[in-house]
Amino acid sequence: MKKPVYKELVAASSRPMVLSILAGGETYGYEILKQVKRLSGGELEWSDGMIYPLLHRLERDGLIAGRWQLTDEGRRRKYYRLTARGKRRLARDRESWRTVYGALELSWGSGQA
Amino acid sequence: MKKPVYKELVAASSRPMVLSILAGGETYGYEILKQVKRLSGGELEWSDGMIYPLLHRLERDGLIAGRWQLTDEGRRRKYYRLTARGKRRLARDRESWRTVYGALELSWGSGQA
DNA sequence: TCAGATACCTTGTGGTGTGATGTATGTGGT
DNA sequence: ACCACATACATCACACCACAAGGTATCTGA
Repeated sequence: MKKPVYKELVAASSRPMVLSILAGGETYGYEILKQVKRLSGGELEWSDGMIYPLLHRLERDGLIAGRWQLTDEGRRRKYYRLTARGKRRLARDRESWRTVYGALELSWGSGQA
Repeated sequence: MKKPVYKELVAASSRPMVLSILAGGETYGYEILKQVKRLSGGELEWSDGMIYPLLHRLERDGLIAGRWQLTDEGRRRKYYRLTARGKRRLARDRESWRTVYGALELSWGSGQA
């Protein structure tokens, strides 16, 4: 990661990214951090100071639902799953992203016109 | 525009969008507003309450440079042009967008994997 | 005369990443 | 026994920024 992605872009992508990851199955905060890094080829590294407040907000808004679980080693984890409302929000976010990215590509003149 | 694009996404796209539009030639705030609407097929409608502070910030940071001009009708306009520093920032922003959008597409499982 | 478009500007409010800091457990090296 | 590191969660002060609302001013057309 040469130059870090600027924070407004991180902010804009965080919700759809988390919802999308949870659409693939139940998981927890620390694991999401690592999945984001994998999905971006190491370019994106979220701080833990953003993921936990984010998960709390998403749960508060009813987009995800969490449950506490204890691992065999005695470590506590909070597993989250996507709710029906979260699925709908994810679909809307994808549309927004396509709209904005499409407009940006047009303005870049990349390929078309 | 059925559902408006959420504000964090607008925030993340505003700088690269303006820099990109200015890469196509000198223009001014009010015209940029209309170009953004055109580029997005009417989906994106920026408020004037965001474009002017944004232009001031970009000028303050040396990414764009402005000059006042009077039209024939006696209306004042502030025309902006992209600086060398602005060109470099635009290139970096494009890379950031490709990284993040690529990661999102991967997480959506759209087409690939 | 008056509405609407053009063209710029500023202020208050709420949301959100960052960086720092804190708590706790398990593992591996020396 | 000690220390560093990864795991796994959490909170707080700070700075940044879109949005809504309000303001100034000119020109065109009904």
